[in-house]
Amino acid sequence: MFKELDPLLHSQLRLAIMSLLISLAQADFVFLKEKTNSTSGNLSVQLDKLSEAGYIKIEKGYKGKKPRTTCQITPLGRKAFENYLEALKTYF
Amino acid sequence: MFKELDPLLHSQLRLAIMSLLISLAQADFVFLKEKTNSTSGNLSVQLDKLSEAGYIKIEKGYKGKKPRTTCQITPLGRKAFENYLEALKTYF
DNA sequence: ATAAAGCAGTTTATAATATAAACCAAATAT
DNA sequence: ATATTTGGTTTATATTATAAACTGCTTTAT
Repeated sequence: MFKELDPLLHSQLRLAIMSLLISLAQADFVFLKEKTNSTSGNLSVQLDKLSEAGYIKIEKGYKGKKPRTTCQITPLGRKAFENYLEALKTYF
Repeated sequence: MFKELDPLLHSQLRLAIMSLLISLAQADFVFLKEKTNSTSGNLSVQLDKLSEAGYIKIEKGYKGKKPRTTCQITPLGRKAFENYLEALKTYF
């Protein structure tokens, strides 16, 4: 009847992050923060969770002297996002 | 950019309940429990929340000698469900 | 040169949620 | 008569989301 909704994606902020990353070769922390209107703390935590799950890959480097965290969706993440959408459809 | 997802509907079980009620003049506790595969406790709590919010109307009566809890979606609930769907679309 | 303010985050604490476990009353079955 | 089932509710617990506080560096102002 109703398909399970992946709890990792069933979160407003994490879903927004994935939504951005799915259509954007990569995106950095500051950009994601702006686009999602989140606080740094919340964003940091949710990025870690997505990374733990292997849904995104996080790289830490520098842009000039400033730290820079870049994120990319992984194939697994892409699949999970598509599955989530399929599951959602069973509710509508 | 991304629309807010009504926290009351952004819950697997509550969404499933609403999904059923939206296309079903009314439905009782036992039926909802079966269809959503939930435990009574969880269902009871989530029905209360939807009722508190005015998204559904709960009526307690009897079917013969057995208690019977029937639920119906309200116009407000219907609107909220539609809004939730619209909001979701901004993520896909 | 030093202090104050900003930037880019992380860590920790708190509040809210979802879920499960335990419970209850009435009805039915043994 | 006493288990068991039915139809739930209440309470406890574990997970989550979110915010608040903090860190380490850099830039700007004094």
